[in-house]
Amino acid sequence: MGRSPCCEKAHTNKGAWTKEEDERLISYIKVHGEGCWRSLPKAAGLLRCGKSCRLRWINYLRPDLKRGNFTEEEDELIIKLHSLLGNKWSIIAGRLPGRTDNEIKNYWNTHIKRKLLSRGLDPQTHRPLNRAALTTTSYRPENARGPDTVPRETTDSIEEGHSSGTSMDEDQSSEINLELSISLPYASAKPPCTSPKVACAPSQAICLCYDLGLRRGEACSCQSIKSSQVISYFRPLEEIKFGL
DNA sequence: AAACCTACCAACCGCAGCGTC
DNA sequence: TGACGCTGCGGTTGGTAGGTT
Repeated sequence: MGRSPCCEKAHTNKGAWTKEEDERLISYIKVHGEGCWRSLPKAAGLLRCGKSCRLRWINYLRPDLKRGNFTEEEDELIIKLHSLLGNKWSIIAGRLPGRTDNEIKNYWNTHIKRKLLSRGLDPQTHRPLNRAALTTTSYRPENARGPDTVPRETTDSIEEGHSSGTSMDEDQSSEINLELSISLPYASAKPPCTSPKVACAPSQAICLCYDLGLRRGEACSCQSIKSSQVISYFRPLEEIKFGL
């Protein structure tokens, strides 16, 4: 069947953004806010596709971006979150204010992978290298797409990979704080968002279950923390999966 | 100084999820 | 209910800065 292209490629620029393009995009978003990426380029007078504008804004132009080197604390947090979530860069980025998924992904591939290898840990499984080699066929910490992964809707889901207790080291799972919560990456600066995704609304609590496989409408019993804009996820994943 | 290599990161691409009609 | 459009995500690529020979 095929999808229509996201934009008219014949009349769009590609490659590095110029200063002028950046300024146009910034000034447009300052006035009109984020969203409607499809129509934004035309409205802003940019010869770019909406996707490109969105990426540029999110990864580079957003005013709340931290930039600069990652701290040791950020490193460790990324490692722990990756051990739990796999290549869910957007969720991981949600726990690191001022950092983008792209930035974290790049940082992972260029620094943290090596860091884990130097510790004798497999960057994918977070297990000791020799043990990881023995069990790579059965253990999949990240359920991300890829040639060696499975579709999201299969039973080989994140629950089995991260919290069943049958495939993860007991010592590792006990060491990791499963009281996951997601903070809003830029709640203060962002105008009210009309997206239906719960994670988008600054005034609403966020349930991590959403991105762990449960979709809207599926009941979860995560509890909100008063005076906070997060819901801590603390139920064993099996309970959620099987509605226990 | 030049050639080559490596690491980094911005940007692109394709696909999936979700909402709307 | 399914087609379609939009958005977001994750994998990958390509340009380039910095280091090494």
